[in-house]
Amino acid sequence: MQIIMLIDMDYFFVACEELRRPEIKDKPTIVGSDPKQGEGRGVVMTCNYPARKFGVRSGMPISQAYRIKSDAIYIPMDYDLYEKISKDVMKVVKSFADRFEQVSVDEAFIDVSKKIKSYEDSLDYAKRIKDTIKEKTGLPCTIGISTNKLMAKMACEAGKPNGIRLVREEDVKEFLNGKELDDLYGIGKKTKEKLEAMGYKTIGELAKANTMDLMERFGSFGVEIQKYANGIDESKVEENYEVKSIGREKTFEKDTADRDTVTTAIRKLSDEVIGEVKKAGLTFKAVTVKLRYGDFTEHLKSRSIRRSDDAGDLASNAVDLYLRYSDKSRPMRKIGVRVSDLTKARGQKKIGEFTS
DNA sequence: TCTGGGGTCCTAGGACCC
DNA sequence: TCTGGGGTCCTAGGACCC
Repeated sequence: MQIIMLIDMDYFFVACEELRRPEIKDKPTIVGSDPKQGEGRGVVMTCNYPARKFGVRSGMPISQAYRIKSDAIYIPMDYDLYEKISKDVMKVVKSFADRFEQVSVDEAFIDVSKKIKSYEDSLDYAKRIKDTIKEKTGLPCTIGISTNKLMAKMACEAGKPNGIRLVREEDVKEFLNGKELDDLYGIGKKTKEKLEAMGYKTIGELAKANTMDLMERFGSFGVEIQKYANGIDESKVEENYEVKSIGREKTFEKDTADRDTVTTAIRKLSDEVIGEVKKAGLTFKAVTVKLRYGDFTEHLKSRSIRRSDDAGDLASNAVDLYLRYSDKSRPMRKIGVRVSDLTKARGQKKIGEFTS
Protein backbone atom coordinates (compact mmCIF):
# COMPACT_ATOMS: atom_id res chain seq x y z
CA MET A 1 0.00 0.00 0.00
CA GLN A 2 1.22 3.45 -0.92
CA ILE A 3 0.73 6.31 1.52
CA ILE A 4 1.42 9.81 0.28
CA MET A 5 1.04 13.03 2.23
CA LEU A 6 0.93 16.64 1.12
CA ILE A 7 2.00 19.16 3.74
CA ASP A 8 0.74 22.64 2.88
CA MET A 9 1.39 25.68 5.08
CA ASP A 10 -1.70 27.74 5.93
CA TYR A 11 -1.77 31.36 4.61
CA PHE A 12 2.01 31.05 4.63
CA PHE A 13 3.25 34.59 3.92
CA VAL A 14 0.91 36.21 6.43
CA ALA A 15 1.72 33.49 8.96
CA CYS A 16 5.43 34.35 8.56
CA GLU A 17 4.66 38.03 9.14
CA GLU A 18 2.72 37.12 12.28
CA LEU A 19 5.83 35.57 13.75
CA ARG A 20 7.64 38.90 13.88
CA ARG A 21 4.53 41.05 14.42
CA PRO A 22 2.29 39.05 16.79
CA GLU A 23 -0.01 42.06 17.15
CA ILE A 24 -1.43 41.51 13.64
CA LYS A 25 -2.78 38.10 14.55
CA ASP A 26 -6.57 37.93 14.30
CA LYS A 27 -6.65 41.21 12.35
CA PRO A 28 -7.43 41.17 8.62
CA THR A 29 -3.98 41.11 7.01
CA ILE A 30 -2.93 41.01 3.37
CA VAL A 31 0.51 40.33 1.93
CA GLY A 32 0.87 41.60 -1.62
CA SER A 33 1.71 44.63 -3.68
CA ASP A 34 1.18 48.18 -2.43
CA PRO A 35 -2.55 49.07 -2.73
CA LYS A 36 -1.69 52.77 -3.23
CA GLN A 37 -5.06 54.00 -1.99
CA GLY A 38 -6.80 51.67 -4.42
CA GLU A 39 -4.65 52.64 -7.43
CA GLY A 40 -2.09 49.83 -7.03
CA ARG A 41 -1.47 47.37 -9.87
CA GLY A 42 -0.63 44.08 -8.21
CA VAL A 43 -2.59 41.28 -6.60
CA VAL A 44 -3.14 39.74 -3.17
CA MET A 45 -0.47 37.11 -2.59
CA THR A 46 -1.90 35.74 0.64
CA CYS A 47 -4.38 36.87 3.22
CA ASN A 48 -5.32 35.43 6.58
CA TYR A 49 -8.71 34.07 7.54
CA PRO A 50 -9.96 37.28 9.21
CA ALA A 51 -9.43 38.97 5.81
CA ARG A 52 -11.08 36.11 3.95
CA LYS A 53 -14.15 36.62 6.10
CA PHE A 54 -14.69 39.88 4.22
CA GLY A 55 -14.30 38.19 0.82
CA VAL A 56 -10.63 38.94 0.17
CA ARG A 57 -8.91 36.11 -1.72
CA SER A 58 -5.39 35.44 -2.90
CA GLY A 59 -4.93 36.27 -6.56
CA MET A 60 -7.49 39.05 -6.33
CA PRO A 61 -6.43 42.48 -7.68
CA ILE A 62 -5.09 44.49 -4.77
CA SER A 63 -7.29 47.41 -5.83
CA GLN A 64 -10.34 45.24 -5.37
CA ALA A 65 -9.15 44.09 -1.96
CA TYR A 66 -8.72 47.73 -1.02
CA ARG A 67 -12.27 48.49 -2.06
CA ILE A 68 -13.52 45.66 0.14
CA LYS A 69 -11.31 46.31 3.15
CA SER A 70 -9.26 49.49 3.00
CA ASP A 71 -8.48 49.31 6.73
CA ALA A 72 -6.88 45.86 6.52
CA ILE A 73 -3.17 45.62 7.32
CA TYR A 74 -1.24 45.61 4.03
CA ILE A 75 2.29 44.19 4.06
CA PRO A 76 4.73 44.02 1.13
CA MET A 77 6.34 40.71 0.17
CA ASP A 78 9.53 39.79 1.98
CA TYR A 79 10.57 36.78 0.00
CA ASP A 80 13.89 36.34 1.79
CA LEU A 81 12.07 35.89 5.08
CA TYR A 82 9.59 33.38 3.65
CA GLU A 83 12.39 31.40 2.04
CA LYS A 84 14.34 31.27 5.29
CA ILE A 85 11.33 30.03 7.25
CA SER A 86 10.47 27.63 4.44
CA LYS A 87 13.88 25.97 4.85
CA ASP A 88 13.16 25.32 8.53
CA VAL A 89 9.76 23.85 7.69
CA MET A 90 11.10 21.64 4.91
CA LYS A 91 13.85 20.31 7.13
CA VAL A 92 11.22 19.05 9.55
CA VAL A 93 9.04 17.59 6.82
CA LYS A 94 11.97 15.82 5.21
CA SER A 95 12.94 14.21 8.50
CA PHE A 96 9.61 12.35 8.49
CA ALA A 97 9.83 11.15 4.88
CA ASP A 98 10.93 8.06 2.98
CA ARG A 99 10.88 10.25 -0.10
CA PHE A 100 10.49 14.01 -0.18
CA GLU A 101 9.50 16.42 -2.95
CA GLN A 102 9.14 20.14 -2.41
CA VAL A 103 6.64 21.64 -4.85
CA SER A 104 6.74 25.26 -3.82
CA VAL A 105 7.94 27.48 -1.00
CA ASP A 106 5.11 26.30 1.26
CA GLU A 107 4.21 22.81 0.04
CA ALA A 108 5.82 19.38 -0.09
CA PHE A 109 4.86 15.80 -0.85
CA ILE A 110 6.23 12.94 1.17
CA ASP A 111 6.04 9.22 0.52
CA VAL A 112 5.80 7.40 3.87
CA SER A 113 4.80 3.96 2.57
CA LYS A 114 7.72 2.25 4.29
CA LYS A 115 7.23 4.02 7.61
CA ILE A 116 3.45 3.64 7.86
CA LYS A 117 1.56 0.40 7.60
CA SER A 118 -2.07 1.48 7.97
CA TYR A 119 -4.34 4.46 7.49
CA GLU A 120 -4.94 4.56 11.24
CA ASP A 121 -1.21 4.97 11.87
CA SER A 122 -1.00 7.64 9.17
CA LEU A 123 -3.30 9.92 11.15
CA ASP A 124 -1.07 9.72 14.22
CA TYR A 125 2.00 10.21 12.09
CA ALA A 126 0.54 13.30 10.39
CA LYS A 127 -0.33 14.70 13.80
CA ARG A 128 3.30 14.29 14.86
CA ILE A 129 4.51 16.09 11.74
CA LYS A 130 2.04 18.90 12.27
CA ASP A 131 2.97 19.28 15.94
CA THR A 132 6.69 19.26 15.18
CA ILE A 133 6.32 21.97 12.52
CA LYS A 134 4.32 24.04 14.99
CA GLU A 135 6.90 23.49 17.72
CA LYS A 136 9.95 24.26 15.57
CA THR A 137 8.56 27.16 13.54
CA GLY A 138 5.35 28.30 15.22
CA LEU A 139 3.40 27.88 11.99
CA PRO A 140 0.14 26.06 11.21
CA CYS A 141 -0.25 23.68 8.29
CA THR A 142 -2.70 21.27 6.75
CA ILE A 143 -1.86 17.69 5.82
CA GLY A 144 -3.65 15.64 3.18
CA ILE A 145 -3.19 11.87 3.22
CA SER A 146 -4.12 9.42 0.50
CA THR A 147 -2.97 6.78 -1.90
CA ASN A 148 -1.21 9.00 -4.47
CA LYS A 149 -0.04 12.60 -4.98
CA LEU A 150 -3.19 13.75 -6.71
CA MET A 151 -5.47 12.49 -3.95
CA ALA A 152 -3.18 13.74 -1.16
CA LYS A 153 -3.48 17.15 -2.77
CA MET A 154 -7.26 16.92 -3.04
CA ALA A 155 -7.51 15.70 0.56
CA CYS A 156 -5.37 18.61 1.72
CA GLU A 157 -7.66 21.15 0.03
CA ALA A 158 -10.58 19.59 1.88
CA GLY A 159 -8.73 19.72 5.20
CA LYS A 160 -7.86 23.42 5.26
CA PRO A 161 -7.17 25.25 7.43
CA ASN A 162 -5.08 23.75 10.20
CA GLY A 163 -6.33 20.24 9.58
CA ILE A 164 -5.48 16.66 8.77
CA ARG A 165 -7.61 14.94 6.16
CA LEU A 166 -7.37 11.32 5.12
CA VAL A 167 -9.02 9.93 2.00
CA ARG A 168 -8.78 6.13 1.96
CA GLU A 169 -8.40 4.35 -1.34
CA GLU A 170 -11.89 2.88 -1.04
CA ASP A 171 -13.39 6.35 -0.49
CA VAL A 172 -11.75 8.08 -3.46
CA LYS A 173 -14.67 7.72 -5.88
CA GLU A 174 -17.21 9.09 -3.45
CA PHE A 175 -14.91 11.89 -2.33
CA LEU A 176 -14.48 13.14 -5.91
CA ASN A 177 -17.95 12.44 -7.21
CA GLY A 178 -19.91 15.66 -6.73
CA LYS A 179 -16.99 18.09 -6.87
CA GLU A 180 -16.69 20.90 -9.41
CA LEU A 181 -14.57 20.26 -12.50
CA ASP A 182 -12.03 22.95 -11.64
CA ASP A 183 -11.55 21.50 -8.16
CA LEU A 184 -9.55 18.85 -9.98
CA TYR A 185 -5.83 19.48 -10.26
CA GLY A 186 -4.97 20.24 -13.90
CA ILE A 187 -8.37 21.65 -14.81
CA GLY A 188 -8.47 25.44 -14.97
CA LYS A 189 -10.85 27.96 -16.43
CA LYS A 190 -10.40 27.06 -20.11
CA THR A 191 -10.61 23.32 -19.76
CA LYS A 192 -13.62 23.66 -17.49
CA GLU A 193 -15.41 25.73 -20.12
CA LYS A 194 -14.65 23.21 -22.85
CA LEU A 195 -15.80 20.29 -20.70
CA GLU A 196 -19.01 22.09 -19.78
CA ALA A 197 -19.66 22.76 -23.45
CA MET A 198 -19.43 18.99 -23.94
CA GLY A 199 -22.06 18.51 -21.24
CA TYR A 200 -19.95 17.49 -18.26
CA LYS A 201 -20.58 19.37 -15.03
CA THR A 202 -18.87 17.44 -12.23
CA ILE A 203 -15.77 15.35 -11.66
CA GLY A 204 -18.02 12.30 -11.33
CA GLU A 205 -19.43 12.89 -14.80
CA LEU A 206 -15.98 13.36 -16.27
CA ALA A 207 -14.90 10.10 -14.64
CA LYS A 208 -17.63 8.23 -16.52
CA ALA A 209 -17.33 10.16 -19.80
CA ASN A 210 -16.70 8.50 -23.16
CA THR A 211 -12.92 8.35 -23.40
CA MET A 212 -12.91 8.61 -27.18
CA ASP A 213 -14.82 11.90 -27.01
CA LEU A 214 -12.24 13.30 -24.60
CA MET A 215 -9.44 11.98 -26.77
CA GLU A 216 -10.88 13.74 -29.80
CA ARG A 217 -11.29 17.04 -28.03
CA PHE A 218 -8.11 17.12 -25.92
CA GLY A 219 -5.75 14.44 -27.22
CA SER A 220 -3.76 12.60 -24.58
CA PHE A 221 -4.54 15.34 -22.08
CA GLY A 222 -8.15 14.14 -22.20
CA VAL A 223 -7.15 10.66 -21.11
CA GLU A 224 -4.99 12.16 -18.37
CA ILE A 225 -7.74 14.26 -16.82
CA GLN A 226 -10.16 11.36 -16.95
CA LYS A 227 -7.66 9.31 -14.97
CA TYR A 228 -7.45 12.18 -12.51
CA ALA A 229 -11.24 12.28 -12.31
CA ASN A 230 -11.06 8.64 -11.24
CA GLY A 231 -8.45 9.44 -8.64
CA ILE A 232 -5.68 7.75 -10.59
CA ASP A 233 -2.19 9.26 -10.58
CA GLU A 234 0.88 7.16 -11.18
CA SER A 235 3.49 9.90 -10.74
CA LYS A 236 6.10 9.30 -8.05
CA VAL A 237 7.34 11.52 -5.26
CA GLU A 238 10.42 12.84 -7.06
CA GLU A 239 13.45 13.38 -4.83
CA ASN A 240 16.03 15.15 -6.97
CA TYR A 241 14.24 17.86 -8.74
CA GLU A 242 16.24 20.10 -11.08
CA VAL A 243 15.19 23.61 -11.97
CA LYS A 244 14.45 24.04 -15.69
CA SER A 245 14.43 27.81 -16.06
CA ILE A 246 15.14 30.99 -14.11
CA GLY A 247 13.41 34.28 -14.82
CA ARG A 248 12.43 37.68 -13.51
CA GLU A 249 9.64 39.92 -14.65
CA LYS A 250 8.38 43.37 -13.83
CA THR A 251 5.15 45.22 -14.39
CA PHE A 252 5.69 48.93 -14.99
CA GLU A 253 3.88 51.34 -12.69
CA LYS A 254 2.41 52.85 -15.82
CA ASP A 255 2.34 51.35 -19.31
CA THR A 256 5.24 52.74 -21.31
CA ALA A 257 6.32 52.96 -24.93
CA ASP A 258 9.67 54.50 -24.00
CA ARG A 259 12.61 52.44 -25.27
CA ASP A 260 15.07 53.57 -22.61
CA THR A 261 12.69 52.75 -19.79
CA VAL A 262 12.20 49.26 -21.18
CA THR A 263 15.86 48.53 -21.97
CA THR A 264 16.91 49.77 -18.53
CA ALA A 265 14.36 47.41 -16.99
CA ILE A 266 15.64 44.52 -19.12
CA ARG A 267 19.23 45.11 -17.98
CA LYS A 268 18.17 45.19 -14.36
CA LEU A 269 16.15 41.99 -14.68
CA SER A 270 19.05 40.35 -16.52
CA ASP A 271 21.39 41.15 -13.64
CA GLU A 272 18.98 39.63 -11.16
CA VAL A 273 18.59 36.49 -13.26
CA ILE A 274 22.37 36.11 -13.53
CA GLY A 275 22.59 36.45 -9.76
CA GLU A 276 20.32 33.42 -9.40
CA VAL A 277 22.12 31.51 -12.14
CA LYS A 278 25.51 31.96 -10.49
CA LYS A 279 24.19 31.21 -7.05
CA ALA A 280 22.93 27.88 -8.38
CA GLY A 281 26.20 27.23 -10.25
CA LEU A 282 24.46 26.94 -13.61
CA THR A 283 24.96 27.98 -17.21
CA PHE A 284 22.26 28.69 -19.78
CA LYS A 285 21.86 28.32 -23.52
CA ALA A 286 18.43 29.85 -24.21
CA VAL A 287 17.21 33.39 -23.60
CA THR A 288 13.54 34.39 -23.63
CA VAL A 289 12.02 37.83 -23.39
CA LYS A 290 8.38 38.18 -22.45
CA LEU A 291 6.51 41.22 -23.70
CA ARG A 292 3.09 42.08 -22.35
CA TYR A 293 1.34 45.06 -23.89
CA GLY A 294 -1.22 47.33 -22.29
CA ASP A 295 -4.09 45.29 -23.70
CA PHE A 296 -2.65 42.18 -22.01
CA THR A 297 -1.61 40.43 -25.21
CA GLU A 298 1.60 38.57 -24.55
CA HIS A 299 4.50 37.49 -26.75
CA LEU A 300 7.58 35.42 -26.07
CA LYS A 301 10.72 35.96 -28.11
CA SER A 302 13.56 33.55 -27.58
CA ARG A 303 16.85 32.45 -29.08
CA SER A 304 19.59 29.95 -28.40
CA ILE A 305 23.05 31.28 -27.83
CA ARG A 306 26.52 29.96 -27.02
CA ARG A 307 26.32 28.46 -23.53
CA SER A 308 27.06 31.13 -20.94
CA ASP A 309 26.63 32.41 -17.42
CA ASP A 310 27.57 35.96 -18.28
CA ALA A 311 25.49 39.04 -17.45
CA GLY A 312 26.56 40.86 -20.61
CA ASP A 313 25.55 37.95 -22.86
CA LEU A 314 22.14 37.80 -21.28
CA ALA A 315 21.47 41.55 -21.28
CA SER A 316 22.64 42.11 -24.86
CA ASN A 317 20.57 39.24 -26.23
CA ALA A 318 17.51 40.17 -24.21
CA VAL A 319 17.70 43.82 -25.28
CA ASP A 320 18.24 42.77 -28.88
CA LEU A 321 15.19 40.50 -28.84
CA TYR A 322 13.14 43.36 -27.50
CA LEU A 323 14.43 45.91 -30.02
CA ARG A 324 14.05 43.52 -32.92
CA TYR A 325 10.65 42.03 -32.26
CA SER A 326 8.56 44.38 -30.14
CA ASP A 327 5.94 46.76 -31.48
CA LYS A 328 7.26 50.13 -30.29
CA SER A 329 4.00 51.89 -31.04
CA ARG A 330 2.15 49.95 -28.34
CA PRO A 331 2.66 50.79 -24.67
CA MET A 332 4.08 47.92 -22.66
CA ARG A 333 2.71 46.76 -19.37
CA LYS A 334 5.24 44.15 -18.39
CA ILE A 335 8.67 42.91 -19.39
CA GLY A 336 10.30 39.61 -18.45
CA VAL A 337 13.68 37.93 -18.92
CA ARG A 338 14.16 34.17 -18.56
CA VAL A 339 16.99 31.73 -19.20
CA SER A 340 16.56 28.02 -19.84
CA ASP A 341 18.38 24.97 -21.20
CA LEU A 342 20.35 24.97 -17.95
CA THR A 343 23.39 22.87 -17.14
CA LYS A 344 25.67 22.72 -14.12
CA ALA A 345 28.77 24.82 -14.64
CA ARG A 346 31.78 22.49 -14.85
CA GLY A 347 34.96 22.42 -12.81
CA GLN A 348 33.94 25.07 -10.33
CA LYS A 349 31.85 23.22 -7.87
CA LYS A 350 33.60 24.22 -4.71
CA ILE A 351 31.02 24.13 -1.99
CA GLY A 352 29.78 27.56 -1.12
CA GLU A 353 31.50 29.34 -3.96
CA PHE A 354 28.28 30.67 -5.38
CA THR A 355 26.17 30.83 -2.29
CA SER A 356 25.81 34.13 -0.56
C1' DT B 1 -12.90 43.56 -11.17
C1' DC B 2 -9.06 44.39 -13.88
C1' DT B 3 -5.82 41.40 -13.61
C1' DG B 4 1.84 39.70 -10.13
C1' DG B 5 5.67 36.89 -10.43
C1' DG B 6 7.63 32.54 -10.02
C1' DG B 7 7.49 28.42 -12.54
C1' DT B 8 6.14 23.62 -15.40
C1' DC B 9 4.54 20.85 -19.24
C1' DC B 10 2.63 20.17 -23.77
C1' DT B 11 1.93 20.94 -28.74
C1' DA B 12 3.07 22.09 -33.27
C1' DG B 13 5.43 23.68 -37.32
C1' DG B 14 9.69 24.45 -39.76
C1' DA B 15 14.66 23.71 -40.53
C1' DC B 16 17.89 20.49 -41.19
C1' DC B 17 20.11 15.93 -41.40
C1' DC B 18 20.45 11.05 -42.75
C1' DT C 1 8.77 15.88 -61.52
C1' DC C 2 7.35 14.05 -57.49
C1' DT C 3 8.63 12.26 -53.56
C1' DG C 4 9.65 8.30 -47.81
C1' DG C 5 10.40 8.20 -42.96
C1' DG C 6 12.79 9.18 -38.72
C1' DG C 7 15.07 12.14 -35.66
C1' DT C 8 16.57 16.44 -33.35
C1' DC C 9 16.68 21.24 -32.55
C1' DC C 10 14.56 25.66 -32.41
C1' DT C 11 10.83 28.82 -31.63
C1' DA C 12 6.07 30.39 -30.22
C1' DG C 13 2.16 29.92 -27.71
C1' DG C 14 -1.35 27.93 -24.51
C1' DA C 15 -2.84 26.19 -20.18
C1' DC C 16 -2.10 25.47 -15.63
C1' DC C 17 -0.31 25.80 -10.72
C1' DC C 18 1.25 28.21 -6.33
